[in-house]
Amino acid sequence: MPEKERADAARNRARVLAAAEELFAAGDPGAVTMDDIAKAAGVGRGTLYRRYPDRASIAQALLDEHERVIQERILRGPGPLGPEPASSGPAATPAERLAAFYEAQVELLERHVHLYLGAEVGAARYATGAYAFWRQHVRLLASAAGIADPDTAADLLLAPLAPDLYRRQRDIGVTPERYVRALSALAGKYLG
Amino acid sequence: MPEKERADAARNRARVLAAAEELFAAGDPGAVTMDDIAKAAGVGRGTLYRRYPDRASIAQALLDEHERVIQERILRGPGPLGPEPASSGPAATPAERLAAFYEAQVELLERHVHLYLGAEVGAARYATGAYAFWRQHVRLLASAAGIADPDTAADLLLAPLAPDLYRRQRDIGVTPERYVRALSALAGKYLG
DNA sequence: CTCGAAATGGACACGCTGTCCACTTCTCTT
DNA sequence: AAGAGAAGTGGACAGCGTGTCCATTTCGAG
Repeated sequence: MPEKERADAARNRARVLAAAEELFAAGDPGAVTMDDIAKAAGVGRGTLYRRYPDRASIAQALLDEHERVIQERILRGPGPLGPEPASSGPAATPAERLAAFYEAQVELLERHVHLYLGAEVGAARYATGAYAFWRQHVRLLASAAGIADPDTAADLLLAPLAPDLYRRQRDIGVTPERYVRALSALAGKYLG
Repeated sequence: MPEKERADAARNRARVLAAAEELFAAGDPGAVTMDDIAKAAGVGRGTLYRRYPDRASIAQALLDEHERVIQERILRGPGPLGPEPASSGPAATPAERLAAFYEAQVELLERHVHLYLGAEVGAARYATGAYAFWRQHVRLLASAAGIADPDTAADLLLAPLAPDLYRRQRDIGVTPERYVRALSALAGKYLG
C-alpha cells in the first residue's frame, strides 16, 4: 500500500509502535494519552498525529498483524479451525469449528487484552474490519448448523468475546481454559 | 436513606435529573458533559459535583428506579419471569424463565439505551449492583438446568445484553422483537 | 427573628486534544 | 557530489472538560 516510505518516517513509525505496545502493557491502557506515546517514542505530537488520529488506531495497528494470522488460519488452515478436514476422519461439524474459533480467540485475547482495551471499548469494536470478518465466519457456521437467524446469531455468539468482559473474567479468577470450556459447551449446545 | 433533605437541595436534585434525562435522550449520550448538565439544570458545577461524581452516576441514578421494577417482578412477580407458577399449568422451565428474562431486559434496553450509554460503556457495567443481580438470577437458572459451570455461563448469557451491542443491532435494522426471538432460541437450546 | 449548618455557584488550575507552520531531513536528479 | 523540492518533523498554541475550593447565600430549628 505505501508506495514508498522515507527512512526516517519508517524509523519513527517503528518507534511509535514499540513505545505504544509497552505503554499499553504497562498500566491501564485506557489511561495512555497521545502525549505519553509521543514522549515515550521520542517524537513530537505532530509526528504522531500525522499517522494516527487517536490512541485507538495505534492499538488497532498493533493488533492487525496478530489478527491477520488467525484470519489466515481460518481461511486456509487445517481443521477444525480452518476448512481443511483433519488428515484422517470426517470433516469437523459447525459446533466443533465454532469451539475451535473460540479457543483461538481466547488465545488472542489472553495475549493482547491490553491492546484491545487500548483500542477504545464499546461501539468502536463493531466498526473494525476484524469484527466484520469474525462475524461473517460465525454467521456461516450458524447457517450451516441450520440456525434460524444466522445474522443475529453471529452477533450473539461473538458477544462473550468482548474484551471488557474477558478482562473481567480474568480479574475474578476465571482461567482462559475455563472460559474456553464454557464457550465450547455453548457452541456444542447451540449449534450441535 | 437521606435523613432529611433540605428543600432547595431536593429541588435541585430533581432539576438535575430531569435535565440529564433530556440531554441523554437528545443526542450522543457519550458526548454529554457535566457542564452541559449543570447549565441545563440551571445549577452551578459545584452543586452538581456535590451529589454526582461523574456522568455515569447520574445515568445510573436515572436507571436505578427502572431496574428496581424488574428486579421486583423477578423476585416476587408471576411466571415465567417471576417464580410464581402461572395460574394454571406447570411451573416454567429454566429455559422459559431465561427467555422471559431476556424479553424484559430487551424492553428495558429499548426504552433506555441512551441512559445505559450515558452510564459509561465497558468495564463499568460489571461493577453495578444491577449487574450482580442479573448475574445471580441467571446463574440460578443455569444451575437449575444442570449447566456445568453456572458462574461463567451466567456471564456468557448476559453478554448479548451489553448496551453497545444492542445499540448496534438497532442501528443495523434489527428490531427488538427479532432480537428477543434470537435470544429465546439461544435460551431454549442452551438450557433446554 | 436569629443563628449555625447546609447548600450553592462560579472562578481556578490542570491535563489532554488536535492543529498549524517554520524548520529539518531525505532522496531524486543531473 | 551537490542542489532542489518534497516529505517529514516537533513543539507552541488555542480550546475544552474536569474536579476542587471557598466566599456567599439560603434554609429551618428554636
